[in-house]
Amino acid sequence: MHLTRHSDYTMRLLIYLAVQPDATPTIQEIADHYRISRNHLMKVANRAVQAGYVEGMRGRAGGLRLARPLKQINIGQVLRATENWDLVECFDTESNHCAISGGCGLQPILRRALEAYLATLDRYSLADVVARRPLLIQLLDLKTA
Amino acid sequence: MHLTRHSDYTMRLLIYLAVQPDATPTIQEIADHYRISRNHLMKVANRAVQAGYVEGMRGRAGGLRLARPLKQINIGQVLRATENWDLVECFDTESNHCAISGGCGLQPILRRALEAYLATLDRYSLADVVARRPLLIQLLDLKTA
DNA sequence: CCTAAAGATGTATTATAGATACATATTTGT
DNA sequence: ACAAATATGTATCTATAATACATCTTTAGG
Repeated sequence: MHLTRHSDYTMRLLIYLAVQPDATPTIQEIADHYRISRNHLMKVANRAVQAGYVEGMRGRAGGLRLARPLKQINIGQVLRATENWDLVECFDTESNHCAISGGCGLQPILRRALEAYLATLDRYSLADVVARRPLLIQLLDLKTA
Repeated sequence: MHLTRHSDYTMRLLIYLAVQPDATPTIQEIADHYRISRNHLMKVANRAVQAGYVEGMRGRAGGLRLARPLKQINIGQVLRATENWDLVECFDTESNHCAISGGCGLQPILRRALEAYLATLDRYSLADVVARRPLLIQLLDLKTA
């Protein structure tokens, strides 16, 4: 059980933008700092823009910045949007061939556990994630303006 | 984010044994009823035996049966043993190359969420999973002795 | 005590999903 | 109009889960 790198990169993107709220870095710059694929990060960024967390500015001096205050970006909401939460095959109603799915008592239990998981994430915002901002700036090798 | 089929099969095995406590079915028989691979189920069964949930009886009239009462088989404990719980790459201390893992505020949040997830599973036993025993027997096409 | 039935173990192959790379189109500001 | 940046689509690579196969071990019954 693990989160996809898609979710991972989404969080890294948000963290990068959060620690320097006045900058408008490009996707290229962010990918360089994390040493990850620009193309992959691009797709992640697009979804973040469409989801309304990030604002993308095109053209010459374009770049990205957060579309809302840190405290209004909820971790639970973000990960809900980037992950597939079909914990087991039988959660996916289309491709379910388990013989006992009709009477299986495991499904509601897993659902409740997942709710508890997401409810925990819901209690945190991006502000909590970047609480150690000075250290993050240092680790990312950013110049403070 | 999803559980491996390994966990899925482990639960199916336990359910099969739970609904007919007086029978000692073989791995072959169980695999047939679920229409899943005998070899795969075999490994799952071995782990379940080693973990002390299932008792395996060898020889001519061998088979499997639960090693403990239903209520003493905890779902959280079972899944803890069958799953890899490294939610993200940076949880795995050996292969962690994320630049900001030292100051990242996401890690403790994910850990807390995972704890909430497992704590929920800990509240249920195999007895809860097979609460609808008559229906399960019917779905599995089992003859009641 | 020998053998057949069943479990146990290890290795190899296949399938799938995720990650990455590459190519190209589109938008936008100067 | 052009350059800088975003956006999209396709193809390839790779890691891991799933499966298959082969072989060894244990055990009950004759």
